[in-house]
Amino acid sequence: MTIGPLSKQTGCNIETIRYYERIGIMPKPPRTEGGHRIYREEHLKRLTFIRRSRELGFTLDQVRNLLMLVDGDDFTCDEVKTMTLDHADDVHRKIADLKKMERVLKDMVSQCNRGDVPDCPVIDALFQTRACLS
Amino acid sequence: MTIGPLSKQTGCNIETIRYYERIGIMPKPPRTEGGHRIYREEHLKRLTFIRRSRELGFTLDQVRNLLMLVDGDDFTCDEVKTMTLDHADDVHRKIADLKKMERVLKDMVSQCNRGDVPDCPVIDALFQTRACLS
DNA sequence: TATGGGACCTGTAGTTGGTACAGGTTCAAG
DNA sequence: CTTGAACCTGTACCAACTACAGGTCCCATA
Repeated sequence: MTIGPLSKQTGCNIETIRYYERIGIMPKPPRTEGGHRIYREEHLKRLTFIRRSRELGFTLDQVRNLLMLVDGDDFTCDEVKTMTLDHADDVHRKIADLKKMERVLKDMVSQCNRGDVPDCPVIDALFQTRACLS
Repeated sequence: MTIGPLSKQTGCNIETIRYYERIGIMPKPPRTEGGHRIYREEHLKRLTFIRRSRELGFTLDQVRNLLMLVDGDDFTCDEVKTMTLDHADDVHRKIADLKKMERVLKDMVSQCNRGDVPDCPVIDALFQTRACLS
């Protein structure tokens, strides 16, 4: 399988696959005489793993760690569980932050019922020093 | 006021203030003979506006637009309201995505009650092609 | 008035996670 | 044997900053 089909099967951009190789989270695959990359099932699996982890919001650094655990196959289920829980916490905090943001934005807008007067409560709110978030 | 005090009063990094000047969303301030930047109340206000908008998740491009509306002071309340509502929608979508993420992560972890066996349901889940998000 | 050191200056490079070319080569179908 | 799609490398770019290095300025204190 060349890079094109791999790209199609994983939904991962060709440039991105080459980027993953460059930064070392995908292995350098064998090549044809002419220099084209040839991938096999194992590459497909690994790239799927990476994409899936990224979809779930793991950073490439976290993915790297997960892959090290997998590669070493001396990982403990516990290590992986811990990483995942930590990450779940991050996501949870992010949700909370965004909810605050949303509330503030909606509040600002709800102050606004005038049509086209150049005296806008949203703008006023943005000029407030008081941090509503945090 | 020099850049240090401005930084302290806004909570905005000195390097960031200079960056904002470079990209043109903060105006070039007057200087002392020796070349130190001197800021006044108006700069403090503007920077506060920028930081507050950024805190609320507006991109610098959106901030630029908001500032254009403010500067021109021919903006209509409606334009600002629209921008803010659009942005609130973005935030809303982001929250939904993160919630899905969180659910998948928690589900993965809940499969995991073994101690240190190198056969981990989380890893298995990450190897699944099936996209649970999307 | 000299001086020490903290605050400031410019310019460049690095970060994350990719994307977007340009300009050239290879592969495979017809 | 030709043609054009797919591939190659290398570099530059995106947001939104941050982090130096290496030099200058300012002002409080002795």
